Amino acid sequence: MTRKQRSTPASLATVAAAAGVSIATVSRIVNGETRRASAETIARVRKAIAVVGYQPNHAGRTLRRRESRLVAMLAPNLENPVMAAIAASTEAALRAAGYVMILCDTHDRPDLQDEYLNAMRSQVVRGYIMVASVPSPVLKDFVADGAPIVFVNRRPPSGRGAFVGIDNIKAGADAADMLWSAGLRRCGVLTPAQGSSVTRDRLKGFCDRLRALGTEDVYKAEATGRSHLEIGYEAVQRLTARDGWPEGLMCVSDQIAYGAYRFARESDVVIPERCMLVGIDGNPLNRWIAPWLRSIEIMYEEFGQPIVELLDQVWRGGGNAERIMPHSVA
Amino acid sequence: MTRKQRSTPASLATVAAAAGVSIATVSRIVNGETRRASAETIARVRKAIAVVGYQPNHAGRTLRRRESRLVAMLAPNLENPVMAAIAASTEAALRAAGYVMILCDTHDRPDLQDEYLNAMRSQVVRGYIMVASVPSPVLKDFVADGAPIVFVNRRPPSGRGAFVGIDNIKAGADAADMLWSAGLRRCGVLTPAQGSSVTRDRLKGFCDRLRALGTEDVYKAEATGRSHLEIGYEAVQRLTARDGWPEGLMCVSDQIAYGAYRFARESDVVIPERCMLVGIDGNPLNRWIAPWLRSIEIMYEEFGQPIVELLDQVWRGGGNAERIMPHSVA
DNA sequence: CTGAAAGCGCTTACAG
DNA sequence: CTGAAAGCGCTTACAG
Repeated sequence: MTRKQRSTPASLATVAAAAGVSIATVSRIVNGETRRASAETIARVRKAIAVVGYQPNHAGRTLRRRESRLVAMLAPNLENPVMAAIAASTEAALRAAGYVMILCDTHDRPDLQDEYLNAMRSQVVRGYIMVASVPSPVLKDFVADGAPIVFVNRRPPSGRGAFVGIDNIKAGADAADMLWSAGLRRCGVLTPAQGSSVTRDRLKGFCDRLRALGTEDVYKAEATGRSHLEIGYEAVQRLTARDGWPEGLMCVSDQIAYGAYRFARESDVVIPERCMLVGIDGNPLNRWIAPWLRSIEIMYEEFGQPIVELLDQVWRGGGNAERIMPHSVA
Repeated sequence: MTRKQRSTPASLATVAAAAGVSIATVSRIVNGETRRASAETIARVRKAIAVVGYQPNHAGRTLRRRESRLVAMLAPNLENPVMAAIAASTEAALRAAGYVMILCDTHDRPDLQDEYLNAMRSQVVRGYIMVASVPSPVLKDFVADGAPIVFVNRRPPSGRGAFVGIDNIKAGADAADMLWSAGLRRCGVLTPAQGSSVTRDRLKGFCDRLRALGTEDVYKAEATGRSHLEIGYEAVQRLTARDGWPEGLMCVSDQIAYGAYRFARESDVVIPERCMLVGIDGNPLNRWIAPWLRSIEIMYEEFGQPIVELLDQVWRGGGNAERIMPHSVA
């Protein structure tokens, strides 16, 4: 079991020499082509593989097969717990299917997203997972060229393409129901100013439902900021300065709710007694340190499996399927 | 600007044909070997590159150069905010240096860690970043073979190797000072049962300092659990059942503090009035939703830079440097 | 200043 | 049942 990684890793040639066969034979056995090969040869090759510590070199394999086992995930802001949960579950699912994940943090910037897309193409990645992508020129080209992409959370800019996400309109409506069924009538909603389709749908679902239930006015405020935390803080400040504190407040993400909570605390407004906060995401941390927050729970830990399934489907040529994941009221 | 990604990406040969030169010439220009080449040729090749939309194929380059631009990060539990922060900053630093990060979630398991190490070697990665690694057979082999590794947070099992982390003994001592200077004398500490060297150092620093200050007894409790959250919850339960609530409690991670907080809340014990909690990590979320927690703050967002610097140093042959990162009292 | 040629490690028809 | 040979895309001494 001698291995000399630093000097030169064992190649097919090394194994072939050790076993006294051709590299073609070793290659076949490494790849499970065992049906036509004598048991004796197979045993000898297997032994040689163990002795020299052979591991296939993926650069050679990729070059020859013209396809790698690499899959790129492009996501904005890895520090957001939502992204971390999606990344973790996808990584596990990819690994189980024999793939390796490259993680790229786009910071929600089209230019960085494009830089990464080009870099990933250079790496000959086999597929792309775009989490909350932004529209960008290279992405558009990739889609047009039929590159294997699965979109997560935000739908493809083009409208067509594989997609995994939740029913955001329904999530918004469910949040409205939570507030309404708690007897609260003066309600508001906090959103980012540069709202994506996700934000828009949640907002629409929320407002439509509240109106259907008989509310005349839904108080709205939005803000820009480096993070949803800051957006929540600023938006609630703006809203309360204008309309006073409502009885209930829907935040289109848990992070926005955290921001609103901080402002409430600094204003000596007691949450949830004075104002009930409802978020969307269902961060697992909530039950530990944010018991005051009710939230629409999304099982991001379970996104990995369907993402990989759709990717597989895309590879097979069926490019437009989608998986609408369930959400629940926590 | 025609591109036909799906059919066949442009290769050096494509460009060479378009420019009417040899692939060797194109290769040189792509790699910035411009000193010996006529301006006219360079311009023609550059134009051809743009026209056919050429991007170098890294499989070919890796095979030939026998080294890739891929760097593997192996970390336990990507959902832990500490890991997310380290991963995010490292990814950015690697990207800036022209590398691509592969992220592997080892779940703190030696067998998975080994599986990943082997898989990464197959990918011909250029370096390994082991965040909170566990001892394992393959890791041992890698170290023995002189593989380019940077260890983060937990020191290399062998003792030798590049390392980025904080002074955990001092962090523990600083936590002791926080409690002591707040006038608290009955103090305890919560740790995971299967403590790593990180835990041991923080514990030691804490206890030694408290004793030096004149405390007779430091109350200790540990617990096993799937996460630090659960460990905190169970450990504080155990400690208080045995010794009652202390005035101050050091938790060797913020997550453990969160767990302790939940138990306190369920027991109607008011934090921090009845018992002051001090954590270690300084999760940015604290100031938003856990203002009751004081913490030793570690700038994980700044680990990326020194990690990449050390990796570079390792590549150059200097394998034993270390960077002790600062921490502060928040 | 530029090109022909070898070779990195692998796979796969093809021939035997 | 097994091997010789071509070729994936790239780099780099070497020759001119």
